Amino acid sequence: MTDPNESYVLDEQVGFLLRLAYQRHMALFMERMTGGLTPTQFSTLYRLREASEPLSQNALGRLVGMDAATTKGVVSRLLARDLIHVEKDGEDRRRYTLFITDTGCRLLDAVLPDVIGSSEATLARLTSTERDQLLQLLKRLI
Amino acid sequence: MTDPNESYVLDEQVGFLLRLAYQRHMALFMERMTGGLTPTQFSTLYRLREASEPLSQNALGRLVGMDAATTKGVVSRLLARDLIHVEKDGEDRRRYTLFITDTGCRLLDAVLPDVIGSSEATLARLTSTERDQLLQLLKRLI
DNA sequence: AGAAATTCATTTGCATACAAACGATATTTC
DNA sequence: GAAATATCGTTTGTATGCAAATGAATTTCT
Repeated sequence: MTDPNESYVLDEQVGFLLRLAYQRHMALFMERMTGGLTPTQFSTLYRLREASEPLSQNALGRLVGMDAATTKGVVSRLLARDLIHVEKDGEDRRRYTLFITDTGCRLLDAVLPDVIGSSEATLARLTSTERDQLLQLLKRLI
Repeated sequence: MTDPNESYVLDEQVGFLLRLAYQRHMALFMERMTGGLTPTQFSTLYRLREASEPLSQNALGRLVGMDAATTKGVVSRLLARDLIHVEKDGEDRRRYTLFITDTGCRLLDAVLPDVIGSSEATLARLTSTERDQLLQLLKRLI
């Protein structure tokens, strides 16, 4: 017999736990970040640098898992700090092509230790095996 | 020798994966939710009902992992829909005590299947053992 | 070629989420 | 009992994040 009062336990729900886990990671990230980048801004800038081909704004957003509206705001803030610049696409007149600037590259290099530290801090309570397990499970989830 | 170009792989970072996993869960949640509640609103209302003692606004927020500013907005929206109501605390004149209404209770019961379905959908790709593993790992992370 | 559908970037509106500051009230400390 | 400290709820500002709509441009279909 299952106790009906305990059939749904909030603290056992994936969604609830995912929200709290990401929340904690964000706090650890922002604690360590010396370059004034949010997790999303960092991911976006990093993805732009590692891209093998030129990217439009929306294409970059998709690679980071953002919709167009969100991407617009993130790109605007990166532009305002001169971490990226845009060029008009000659072929498609709707499209901007995004490039990382030297400033952006140097900032990425400078904050990489912060970011790596925040990942380690987030996983600090897990053993090496458990960390791998968690990452694999999360990848399967997405 | 580690390839310096691959020393930091975005798609292997906890934070990045947590963000995408929660994003996917939210989408599945909102797809199924028939009662117009967000994940945060549902958690807040559910926590209020399961609470063993009267809760102030900030106390409820803490139980759901929200700061005071965020809690304010969530509580306002629940109040506007008459899902909760407030009473002034006699002892502490700064404090409101929150209570779930009958409407709120009925809504919780009505949407519980939606919410359970969204958790199952999120975990659908994992075996039963893997689901337990993931939940345990996430709890250790928080 | 022309119509239909898609994509690009943008805008608006709403809902978390945190930081920082605020006045009002309680509590603690001395 | 007065001062310092903490807590309660609130407000403002900033940053994701999604839905839905828009106009401009491109692609697809027939």
